[in-house]
Amino acid sequence: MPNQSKGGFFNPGVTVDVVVFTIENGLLKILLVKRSDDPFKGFPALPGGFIRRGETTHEAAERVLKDKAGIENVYVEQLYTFDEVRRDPRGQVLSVSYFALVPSEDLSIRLGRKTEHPEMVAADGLPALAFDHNRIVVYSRKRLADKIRYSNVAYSLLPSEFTLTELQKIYETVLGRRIDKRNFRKKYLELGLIKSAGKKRKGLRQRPALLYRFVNSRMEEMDRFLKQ
Amino acid sequence: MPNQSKGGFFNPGVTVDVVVFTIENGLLKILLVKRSDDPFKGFPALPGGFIRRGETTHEAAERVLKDKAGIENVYVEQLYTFDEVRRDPRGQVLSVSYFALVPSEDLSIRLGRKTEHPEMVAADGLPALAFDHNRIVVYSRKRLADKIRYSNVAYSLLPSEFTLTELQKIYETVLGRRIDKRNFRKKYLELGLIKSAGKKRKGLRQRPALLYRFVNSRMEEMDRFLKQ
DNA sequence: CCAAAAGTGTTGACTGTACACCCATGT
DNA sequence: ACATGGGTGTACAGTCAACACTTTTGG
Repeated sequence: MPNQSKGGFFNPGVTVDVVVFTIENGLLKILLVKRSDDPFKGFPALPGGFIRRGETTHEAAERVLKDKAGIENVYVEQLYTFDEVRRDPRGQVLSVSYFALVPSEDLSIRLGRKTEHPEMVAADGLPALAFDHNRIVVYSRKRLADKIRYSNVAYSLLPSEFTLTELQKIYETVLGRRIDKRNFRKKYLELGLIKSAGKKRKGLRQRPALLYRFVNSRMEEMDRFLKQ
Repeated sequence: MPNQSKGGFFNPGVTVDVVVFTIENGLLKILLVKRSDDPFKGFPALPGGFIRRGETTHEAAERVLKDKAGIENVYVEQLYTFDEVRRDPRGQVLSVSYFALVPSEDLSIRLGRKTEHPEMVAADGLPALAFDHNRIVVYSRKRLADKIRYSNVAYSLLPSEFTLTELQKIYETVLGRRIDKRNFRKKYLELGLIKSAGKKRKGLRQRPALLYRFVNSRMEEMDRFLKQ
Protein backbone atom coordinates (compact mmCIF):
# COMPACT_ATOMS: atom_id res chain seq x y z
CA MET A 1 0.00 0.00 0.00
CA PRO A 2 1.47 3.35 -0.88
CA ASN A 3 2.70 5.40 2.00
CA GLN A 4 0.81 8.63 1.93
CA SER A 5 2.57 11.01 4.27
CA LYS A 6 5.24 11.84 6.77
CA GLY A 7 6.11 15.13 8.32
CA GLY A 8 5.15 18.11 6.19
CA PHE A 9 5.75 16.26 2.95
CA PHE A 10 3.45 14.16 0.92
CA ASN A 11 4.86 11.40 -1.22
CA PRO A 12 2.37 9.80 -3.57
CA GLY A 13 2.82 6.28 -4.83
CA VAL A 14 4.59 6.12 -8.18
CA THR A 15 3.92 3.40 -10.69
CA VAL A 16 4.89 2.84 -14.28
CA ASP A 17 2.50 1.45 -16.87
CA VAL A 18 3.65 0.38 -20.30
CA VAL A 19 1.74 0.27 -23.57
CA VAL A 20 3.48 -2.37 -25.69
CA PHE A 21 2.56 -2.17 -29.35
CA THR A 22 3.08 -4.73 -32.01
CA ILE A 23 1.61 -5.26 -35.44
CA GLU A 24 0.49 -8.73 -36.37
CA ASN A 25 -1.41 -9.66 -39.52
CA GLY A 26 -2.10 -6.03 -40.25
CA LEU A 27 -3.59 -5.44 -36.80
CA LEU A 28 -2.26 -3.09 -34.16
CA LYS A 29 -2.09 -5.00 -30.90
CA ILE A 30 -1.39 -4.09 -27.29
CA LEU A 31 -0.04 -6.20 -24.47
CA LEU A 32 -2.50 -6.76 -21.63
CA VAL A 33 -2.13 -8.72 -18.42
CA LYS A 34 -4.80 -9.95 -16.06
CA ARG A 35 -4.60 -8.40 -12.60
CA SER A 36 -3.96 -11.05 -9.98
CA ASP A 37 -4.65 -8.76 -6.98
CA ASP A 38 -6.95 -6.01 -5.89
CA PRO A 39 -7.71 -3.37 -6.88
CA PHE A 40 -9.33 -4.42 -10.16
CA LYS A 41 -8.50 -8.08 -9.49
CA GLY A 42 -9.25 -10.12 -12.60
CA PHE A 43 -9.46 -7.07 -14.86
CA PRO A 44 -7.28 -6.72 -17.92
CA ALA A 45 -4.67 -3.99 -17.47
CA LEU A 46 -1.48 -2.61 -18.90
CA PRO A 47 1.61 -4.23 -17.45
CA GLY A 48 2.91 -1.99 -14.69
CA GLY A 49 4.01 -1.72 -11.10
CA PHE A 50 5.47 0.45 -8.40
CA ILE A 51 8.96 1.80 -8.89
CA ARG A 52 11.74 0.66 -6.58
CA ARG A 53 14.35 2.56 -4.67
CA GLY A 54 17.33 3.53 -6.81
CA GLU A 55 15.53 2.82 -10.06
CA THR A 56 14.44 5.32 -12.70
CA THR A 57 10.96 5.05 -14.17
CA HIS A 58 12.54 4.00 -17.46
CA GLU A 59 14.35 1.18 -15.71
CA ALA A 60 11.15 0.24 -13.91
CA ALA A 61 9.34 0.08 -17.24
CA GLU A 62 11.99 -2.25 -18.64
CA ARG A 63 11.90 -4.42 -15.53
CA VAL A 64 8.12 -4.72 -15.71
CA LEU A 65 8.31 -5.77 -19.35
CA LYS A 66 10.89 -8.40 -18.63
CA ASP A 67 9.23 -9.78 -15.52
CA LYS A 68 5.66 -9.78 -16.73
CA ALA A 69 6.12 -10.73 -20.35
CA GLY A 70 9.75 -11.71 -20.91
CA ILE A 71 10.29 -8.76 -23.21
CA GLU A 72 13.78 -7.21 -23.42
CA ASN A 73 15.81 -4.96 -25.69
CA VAL A 74 12.93 -3.11 -27.24
CA TYR A 75 12.23 0.54 -27.96
CA VAL A 76 10.86 2.22 -24.82
CA GLU A 77 9.90 5.87 -24.54
CA GLN A 78 8.24 7.93 -21.83
CA LEU A 79 4.70 8.95 -22.71
CA TYR A 80 3.02 11.06 -20.04
CA THR A 81 2.44 11.16 -16.31
CA PHE A 82 -1.16 10.48 -15.35
CA ASP A 83 -2.06 11.78 -11.95
CA GLU A 84 -5.77 12.15 -11.39
CA VAL A 85 -6.09 12.12 -7.62
CA ARG A 86 -8.61 9.27 -7.61
CA ARG A 87 -7.22 7.19 -10.44
CA ASP A 88 -6.17 4.49 -7.93
CA PRO A 89 -8.59 3.45 -5.17
CA ARG A 90 -5.66 2.71 -2.82
CA GLY A 91 -4.75 6.37 -2.59
CA GLN A 92 -2.95 8.98 -4.60
CA VAL A 93 -0.72 7.15 -7.06
CA LEU A 94 0.93 8.64 -10.14
CA SER A 95 1.43 6.59 -13.26
CA VAL A 96 4.46 7.51 -15.33
CA SER A 97 3.42 5.81 -18.55
CA TYR A 98 5.69 4.46 -21.26
CA PHE A 99 5.18 3.02 -24.66
CA ALA A 100 7.21 0.23 -26.22
CA LEU A 101 7.44 -1.17 -29.73
CA VAL A 102 8.12 -4.82 -30.46
CA PRO A 103 8.38 -6.73 -33.74
CA SER A 104 5.67 -9.37 -33.69
CA GLU A 105 8.15 -12.11 -34.68
CA ASP A 106 9.95 -11.82 -31.35
CA LEU A 107 6.83 -11.83 -29.24
CA SER A 108 5.38 -15.27 -29.71
CA ILE A 109 8.36 -16.96 -28.10
CA ARG A 110 8.57 -14.49 -25.27
CA LEU A 111 5.04 -14.57 -23.97
CA GLY A 112 5.48 -17.76 -21.97
CA ARG A 113 3.54 -19.03 -19.02
CA LYS A 114 3.55 -15.97 -16.81
CA THR A 115 1.35 -15.64 -13.77
CA GLU A 116 -0.53 -12.71 -15.19
CA HIS A 117 -1.34 -14.26 -18.55
CA PRO A 118 0.16 -11.65 -20.84
CA GLU A 119 -1.37 -11.55 -24.28
CA MET A 120 -1.51 -9.28 -27.28
CA VAL A 121 -4.98 -7.91 -27.90
CA ALA A 122 -6.24 -5.90 -30.88
CA ALA A 123 -6.02 -2.20 -30.03
CA ASP A 124 -9.40 -1.54 -31.61
CA GLY A 125 -12.24 -2.64 -29.39
CA LEU A 126 -10.33 -3.09 -26.15
CA PRO A 127 -12.41 -4.10 -23.12
CA ALA A 128 -12.69 -1.90 -20.02
CA LEU A 129 -9.27 -1.89 -18.40
CA ALA A 130 -8.22 -1.36 -14.80
CA PHE A 131 -7.58 2.18 -13.51
CA ASP A 132 -7.39 4.84 -16.23
CA HIS A 133 -5.59 2.48 -18.58
CA ASN A 134 -8.01 2.96 -21.45
CA ARG A 135 -7.14 6.62 -21.42
CA ILE A 136 -3.44 5.83 -21.41
CA VAL A 137 -3.95 3.63 -24.45
CA VAL A 138 -5.78 6.38 -26.32
CA TYR A 139 -2.99 8.80 -25.61
CA SER A 140 -0.28 6.34 -26.63
CA ARG A 141 -1.96 5.56 -29.94
CA LYS A 142 -1.98 9.22 -30.80
CA ARG A 143 1.68 9.53 -29.89
CA LEU A 144 2.59 6.51 -32.00
CA ALA A 145 0.68 7.86 -35.02
CA ASP A 146 2.33 11.27 -34.64
CA LYS A 147 5.75 9.76 -34.23
CA ILE A 148 5.69 7.41 -37.17
CA ARG A 149 5.05 10.37 -39.48
CA TYR A 150 8.27 12.19 -38.71
CA SER A 151 10.65 9.52 -37.43
CA ASN A 152 11.88 6.06 -38.28
CA VAL A 153 10.31 4.30 -35.28
CA ALA A 154 8.81 1.82 -37.73
CA TYR A 155 12.11 -0.03 -37.48
CA SER A 156 11.16 -1.05 -33.95
CA LEU A 157 8.08 -2.84 -35.21
CA LEU A 158 9.90 -4.85 -37.87
CA PRO A 159 12.44 -7.66 -37.92
CA SER A 160 15.93 -6.69 -39.08
CA GLU A 161 15.11 -7.58 -42.69
CA PHE A 162 11.78 -6.79 -44.23
CA THR A 163 10.12 -6.07 -47.56
CA LEU A 164 8.83 -2.70 -48.62
CA THR A 165 5.31 -4.05 -48.51
CA GLU A 166 5.77 -5.09 -44.90
CA LEU A 167 7.09 -1.62 -44.08
CA GLN A 168 4.17 -0.02 -45.83
CA LYS A 169 1.70 -2.17 -43.87
CA ILE A 170 3.21 -0.85 -40.63
CA TYR A 171 2.43 2.68 -41.75
CA GLU A 172 -1.03 1.80 -42.95
CA THR A 173 -1.91 0.06 -39.71
CA VAL A 174 -0.62 2.79 -37.43
CA LEU A 175 -2.10 5.62 -39.45
CA GLY A 176 -5.30 3.74 -40.14
CA ARG A 177 -5.46 4.41 -43.86
CA ARG A 178 -4.26 3.09 -47.17
CA ILE A 179 -1.13 4.51 -48.80
CA ASP A 180 -0.30 4.47 -52.50
CA LYS A 181 2.36 1.85 -53.16
CA ARG A 182 4.38 3.68 -55.78
CA ASN A 183 4.45 6.95 -53.88
CA PHE A 184 5.37 5.23 -50.63
CA ARG A 185 8.29 3.36 -52.16
CA LYS A 186 9.59 6.37 -54.02
CA LYS A 187 9.56 8.57 -50.94
CA TYR A 188 10.87 6.03 -48.48
CA LEU A 189 13.80 5.05 -50.67
CA GLU A 190 14.69 8.71 -51.22
CA LEU A 191 14.90 9.23 -47.47
CA GLY A 192 17.96 7.01 -47.35
CA LEU A 193 16.88 5.30 -44.14
CA ILE A 194 16.94 1.81 -45.58
CA LYS A 195 19.21 -0.12 -47.88
CA SER A 196 18.77 -3.32 -49.80
CA ALA A 197 19.88 -6.45 -47.96
CA GLY A 198 20.72 -8.04 -51.30
CA LYS A 199 18.36 -10.94 -50.69
CA LYS A 200 14.87 -11.90 -51.58
CA ARG A 201 12.03 -13.37 -49.62
CA LYS A 202 11.35 -16.66 -51.36
CA GLY A 203 9.02 -19.55 -50.78
CA LEU A 204 5.75 -17.75 -51.26
CA ARG A 205 3.78 -18.44 -54.36
CA GLN A 206 4.40 -15.04 -55.85
CA ARG A 207 7.23 -12.96 -57.13
CA PRO A 208 9.98 -12.80 -54.44
CA ALA A 209 10.33 -9.40 -52.75
CA LEU A 210 13.63 -7.65 -52.13
CA LEU A 211 14.60 -7.46 -48.47
CA TYR A 212 15.76 -4.21 -46.89
CA ARG A 213 17.46 -3.18 -43.64
CA PHE A 214 17.41 0.09 -41.77
CA VAL A 215 20.71 1.93 -42.08
CA ASN A 216 20.39 3.23 -38.51
CA SER A 217 18.47 1.46 -35.83
CA ARG A 218 18.48 4.40 -33.48
CA MET A 219 15.57 6.78 -33.41
CA GLU A 220 15.85 9.61 -35.89
CA GLU A 221 13.59 12.53 -36.49
CA MET A 222 13.35 14.42 -39.70
CA ASP A 223 11.65 17.54 -40.92
CA ARG A 224 10.02 16.13 -43.98
CA PHE A 225 8.68 12.65 -43.82
CA LEU A 226 5.59 10.80 -44.80
CA LYS A 227 3.00 13.43 -45.40
CA GLN A 228 0.96 11.03 -47.46
CA MET B 1 12.69 16.12 3.39
CA PRO B 2 11.09 13.49 1.23
CA ASN B 3 9.98 10.35 2.94
CA GLN B 4 11.79 7.51 1.31
CA SER B 5 10.08 4.30 2.35
CA LYS B 6 7.60 2.41 4.40
CA GLY B 7 6.80 -1.27 4.36
CA GLY B 8 7.51 -2.95 1.05
CA PHE B 9 6.78 0.15 -0.97
CA PHE B 10 9.02 2.96 -1.98
CA ASN B 11 7.52 6.37 -2.55
CA PRO B 12 9.87 8.90 -4.04
CA GLY B 13 9.41 12.60 -3.52
CA VAL B 14 7.43 14.24 -6.31
CA THR B 15 7.97 17.83 -7.32
CA VAL B 16 6.78 19.96 -10.19
CA ASP B 17 9.03 22.43 -11.99
CA VAL B 18 7.69 24.94 -14.47
CA VAL B 19 9.39 26.58 -17.43
CA VAL B 20 7.57 29.86 -18.00
CA PHE B 21 8.25 31.38 -21.40
CA THR B 22 7.61 34.87 -22.54
CA ILE B 23 8.89 36.95 -25.43
CA GLU B 24 9.99 40.47 -24.72
CA ASN B 25 11.70 42.77 -27.20
CA GLY B 26 12.30 39.90 -29.56
CA LEU B 27 13.99 37.82 -26.87
CA LEU B 28 12.79 34.49 -25.54
CA LYS B 29 12.85 34.68 -21.75
CA ILE B 30 12.37 32.19 -18.94
CA LEU B 31 11.22 32.75 -15.38
CA LEU B 32 13.85 31.98 -12.76
CA VAL B 33 13.73 32.24 -9.00
CA LYS B 34 16.56 32.29 -6.49
CA ARG B 35 16.56 29.31 -4.14
CA SER B 36 16.13 30.44 -0.56
CA ASP B 37 16.96 27.05 1.00
CA ASP B 38 19.30 24.15 0.57
CA PRO B 39 19.95 22.27 -1.58
CA PHE B 40 21.37 24.74 -4.09
CA LYS B 41 20.63 27.65 -1.77
CA GLY B 42 21.24 30.90 -3.64
CA PHE B 43 21.25 29.25 -7.06
CA PRO B 44 18.86 30.31 -9.78
CA ALA B 45 16.25 27.65 -10.47
CA LEU B 46 12.96 27.02 -12.18
CA PRO B 47 9.98 27.76 -9.95
CA GLY B 48 8.81 24.49 -8.44
CA GLY B 49 7.96 22.57 -5.33
CA PHE B 50 6.62 19.37 -3.84
CA ILE B 51 3.09 18.35 -4.68
CA ARG B 52 0.48 18.26 -1.94
CA ARG B 53 -2.03 15.64 -0.95
CA GLY B 54 -5.14 15.73 -3.10
CA GLU B 55 -3.55 17.87 -5.75
CA THR B 56 -2.67 16.89 -9.32
CA THR B 57 0.71 17.87 -10.72
CA HIS B 58 -1.05 20.28 -13.05
CA GLU B 59 -2.72 21.95 -10.08
CA ALA B 60 0.60 22.02 -8.27
CA ALA B 61 2.21 23.72 -11.26
CA GLU B 62 -0.48 26.39 -11.28
CA ARG B 63 -0.16 26.87 -7.54
CA VAL B 64 3.59 27.29 -7.78
CA LEU B 65 3.20 29.90 -10.52
CA LYS B 66 0.70 31.84 -8.50
CA ASP B 67 2.58 31.68 -5.22
CA LYS B 68 6.07 32.28 -6.53
CA ALA B 69 5.39 34.79 -9.26
CA GLY B 70 1.76 35.87 -9.09
CA ILE B 71 1.02 34.29 -12.46
CA GLU B 72 -2.49 32.96 -13.13
CA ASN B 73 -4.70 31.98 -16.03
CA VAL B 74 -1.96 31.10 -18.45
CA TYR B 75 -1.35 28.20 -20.79
CA VAL B 76 0.19 25.28 -18.88
CA GLU B 77 1.09 21.91 -20.37
CA GLN B 78 2.89 18.88 -19.00
CA LEU B 79 6.35 18.42 -20.47
CA TYR B 80 8.16 15.35 -19.17
CA THR B 81 8.98 13.56 -15.95
CA PHE B 82 12.64 13.76 -15.01
CA ASP B 83 13.74 11.06 -12.65
CA GLU B 84 17.48 10.54 -12.57
CA VAL B 85 18.03 8.83 -9.23
CA ARG B 86 20.59 11.39 -8.06
CA ARG B 87 19.05 14.52 -9.53
CA ASP B 88 18.20 15.75 -6.00
CA PRO B 89 20.81 15.43 -3.24
CA ARG B 90 18.07 14.97 -0.65
CA GLY B 91 17.11 11.60 -2.06
CA GLN B 92 15.15 10.18 -4.92
CA VAL B 93 12.79 12.90 -6.14
CA LEU B 94 10.92 12.97 -9.42
CA SER B 95 10.25 16.21 -11.21
CA VAL B 96 7.09 16.33 -13.29
CA SER B 97 7.94 19.31 -15.43
CA TYR B 98 5.53 21.72 -17.07
CA PHE B 99 5.85 24.58 -19.47
CA ALA B 100 3.77 27.74 -19.43
CA LEU B 101 3.35 30.59 -21.90
CA VAL B 102 2.67 34.16 -20.80
CA PRO B 103 2.25 37.36 -22.83
CA SER B 104 4.99 39.72 -21.74
CA GLU B 105 2.49 42.57 -21.20
CA ASP B 106 0.91 40.75 -18.27
CA LEU B 107 4.15 39.85 -16.59
CA SER B 108 5.63 43.14 -15.51
CA ILE B 109 2.77 43.87 -13.14
CA ARG B 110 2.70 40.35 -11.75
CA LEU B 111 6.30 39.87 -10.77
CA GLY B 112 6.00 41.76 -7.51
CA ARG B 113 8.14 41.56 -4.40
CA LYS B 114 8.25 37.83 -3.88
CA THR B 115 10.65 36.18 -1.47
CA GLU B 116 12.39 34.24 -4.19
CA HIS B 117 13.01 37.20 -6.50
CA PRO B 118 11.33 35.91 -9.64
CA GLU B 119 12.64 37.43 -12.83
CA MET B 120 12.56 36.80 -16.54
CA VAL B 121 15.96 35.92 -17.95
CA ALA B 122 16.99 35.53 -21.58
CA ALA B 123 16.78 31.86 -22.52
CA ASP B 124 20.06 32.05 -24.42
CA GLY B 125 23.04 32.04 -22.13
CA LEU B 126 21.35 30.92 -18.93
CA PRO B 127 23.63 30.45 -15.92
CA ALA B 128 24.06 27.09 -14.20
CA LEU B 129 20.74 26.27 -12.55
CA ALA B 130 19.91 24.12 -9.56
CA PHE B 131 19.30 20.38 -9.98
CA ASP B 132 18.90 19.27 -13.60
CA HIS B 133 16.99 22.40 -14.50
CA ASN B 134 19.23 23.34 -17.41
CA ARG B 135 18.30 20.07 -19.01
CA ILE B 136 14.62 20.71 -18.41
CA VAL B 137 14.98 24.09 -20.11
CA VAL B 138 16.65 22.53 -23.16
CA TYR B 139 13.86 20.01 -23.47
CA SER B 140 11.14 22.62 -23.06
CA ARG B 141 12.61 24.86 -25.75
CA LYS B 142 12.53 22.00 -28.19
CA ARG B 143 8.92 21.28 -27.30
CA LEU B 144 7.93 24.90 -27.74
CA ALA B 145 9.62 25.12 -31.14
CA ASP B 146 7.95 21.90 -32.28
CA LYS B 147 4.58 22.99 -31.01
CA ILE B 148 4.50 26.43 -32.55
CA ARG B 149 4.94 24.89 -35.99
CA TYR B 150 1.75 22.86 -35.95
CA SER B 151 -0.49 24.63 -33.43
CA ASN B 152 -1.72 28.06 -32.53
CA VAL B 153 0.06 28.26 -29.15
CA ALA B 154 1.44 31.60 -30.27
CA TYR B 155 -1.80 33.12 -29.01
CA SER B 156 -0.63 32.38 -25.46
CA LEU B 157 2.40 34.59 -25.95
CA LEU B 158 0.46 37.58 -27.28
CA PRO B 159 -2.03 40.06 -25.87
CA SER B 160 -5.60 39.70 -27.15
CA GLU B 161 -4.98 42.19 -29.97
CA PHE B 162 -1.77 42.21 -31.92
CA THR B 163 -0.32 43.11 -35.29
CA LEU B 164 0.84 40.63 -37.88
CA THR B 165 4.39 41.83 -37.37
CA GLU B 166 4.17 41.08 -33.67
CA LEU B 167 2.84 37.62 -34.44
CA GLN B 168 5.63 37.04 -36.90
CA LYS B 169 8.23 38.06 -34.34
CA ILE B 170 6.91 35.39 -31.97
CA TYR B 171 7.56 32.79 -34.63
CA GLU B 172 10.96 34.17 -35.50
CA THR B 173 12.06 34.23 -31.88
CA VAL B 174 10.87 30.74 -31.03
CA LEU B 175 12.17 29.17 -34.22
CA GLY B 176 15.37 31.19 -34.15
CA ARG B 177 15.29 32.31 -37.78
CA ARG B 178 13.89 34.99 -40.06
CA ILE B 179 10.64 34.44 -41.95
CA ASP B 180 9.61 36.15 -45.16
CA LYS B 181 6.97 38.77 -44.39
CA ARG B 182 4.77 38.31 -47.43
CA ASN B 183 4.74 34.54 -47.24
CA PHE B 184 4.04 34.57 -43.51
CA ARG B 185 1.07 36.90 -43.83
CA LYS B 186 -0.40 35.07 -46.77
CA LYS B 187 -0.22 31.69 -45.09
CA TYR B 188 -1.34 32.80 -41.64
CA LEU B 189 -4.36 34.66 -42.95
CA GLU B 190 -5.35 31.67 -45.09
CA LEU B 191 -5.34 29.46 -41.99
CA GLY B 192 -8.35 31.32 -40.66
CA LEU B 193 -7.06 31.38 -37.09
CA ILE B 194 -7.14 35.14 -36.76
CA LYS B 195 -9.51 37.89 -37.77
CA SER B 196 -9.13 41.63 -38.01
CA ALA B 197 -10.07 43.54 -34.88
CA GLY B 198 -11.08 46.51 -37.05
CA LYS B 199 -8.65 48.82 -35.32
CA LYS B 200 -5.18 50.12 -35.89
CA ARG B 201 -2.20 50.51 -33.65
CA LYS B 202 -1.55 54.26 -33.69
CA GLY B 203 0.85 56.56 -31.95
CA LEU B 204 4.07 55.22 -33.40
CA ARG B 205 5.86 57.30 -35.92
CA GLN B 206 5.14 54.97 -38.78
CA ARG B 207 2.21 53.68 -40.75
CA PRO B 208 -0.41 52.27 -38.32
CA ALA B 209 -0.76 48.47 -38.37
CA LEU B 210 -4.06 46.61 -38.40
CA LEU B 211 -4.82 44.73 -35.19
CA TYR B 212 -5.94 41.12 -35.21
CA ARG B 213 -7.45 38.67 -32.72
CA PHE B 214 -7.36 34.90 -32.57
CA VAL B 215 -10.70 33.39 -33.48
CA ASN B 216 -10.20 30.59 -30.94
CA SER B 217 -8.09 30.95 -27.86
CA ARG B 218 -8.01 27.25 -27.11
CA MET B 219 -5.14 25.16 -28.33
CA GLU B 220 -5.59 23.78 -31.79
CA GLU B 221 -3.41 21.49 -33.79
CA MET B 222 -3.40 21.29 -37.52
CA ASP B 223 -1.83 19.09 -40.14
CA ARG B 224 -0.36 21.76 -42.31
CA PHE B 225 1.04 24.80 -40.68
CA LEU B 226 4.11 26.91 -40.90
CA LYS B 227 6.61 24.86 -42.78
CA GLN B 228 8.63 27.91 -43.67
C1' DC C 1 10.53 65.80 -46.06
C1' DC C 2 12.45 62.04 -43.66
C1' DA C 3 12.52 57.78 -41.01
C1' DA C 4 10.18 53.74 -39.88
C1' DA C 5 7.44 49.99 -40.32
C1' DA C 6 3.01 48.45 -42.96
C1' DG C 7 1.28 46.39 -46.64
C1' DT C 8 0.97 43.92 -51.12
C1' DG C 9 1.66 39.67 -56.05
C1' DT C 10 4.07 37.06 -59.18
C1' DT C 11 7.01 33.46 -60.72
C1' DG C 12 9.74 29.22 -60.82
C1' DA C 13 10.93 25.14 -58.14
C1' DC C 14 9.55 21.50 -55.61
C1' DT C 15 6.50 18.14 -53.46
C1' DG C 16 2.33 15.62 -53.29
C1' DT C 17 -1.04 12.70 -55.41
C1' DA C 18 -3.51 10.01 -58.59
C1' DC C 19 -3.29 6.35 -61.51
C1' DA C 20 -2.48 0.92 -64.48
C1' DC C 21 0.20 -2.45 -66.15
C1' DC C 22 3.80 -6.17 -66.56
C1' DC C 23 6.83 -9.49 -63.70
C1' DA C 24 8.42 -13.57 -61.11
C1' DT C 25 7.25 -17.17 -58.57
C1' DG C 26 4.57 -21.53 -56.46
C1' DT C 27 0.98 -24.56 -57.20
C1' DA D 1 -2.15 -21.69 -66.76
C1' DC D 2 -3.33 -19.01 -63.13
C1' DA D 3 -3.28 -16.68 -58.75
C1' DT D 4 -0.62 -13.77 -55.87
C1' DG D 5 1.68 -10.01 -54.52
C1' DG D 6 6.20 -7.41 -56.50
C1' DG D 7 7.73 -3.83 -58.92
C1' DT D 8 7.78 0.42 -61.89
C1' DG D 9 6.84 6.09 -64.27
C1' DT D 10 4.30 10.05 -65.63
C1' DA D 11 1.45 14.10 -65.47
C1' DC D 12 -1.25 17.53 -62.99
C1' DA D 13 -2.09 20.19 -58.93
C1' DG D 14 -0.81 22.38 -54.89
C1' DT D 15 2.51 24.44 -51.86
C1' DC D 16 6.85 26.64 -51.01
C1' DA D 17 10.26 30.18 -51.46
C1' DA D 18 12.40 34.06 -53.36
C1' DC D 19 11.97 38.64 -54.33
C1' DA D 20 11.06 44.99 -54.22
C1' DC D 21 8.37 48.65 -54.10
C1' DT D 22 4.59 51.88 -52.47
C1' DT D 23 1.89 53.60 -48.39
C1' DT D 24 0.97 55.88 -44.10
C1' DT D 25 2.05 57.93 -40.21
C1' DG D 26 4.88 60.96 -36.45
C1' DG D 27 8.37 63.98 -35.80
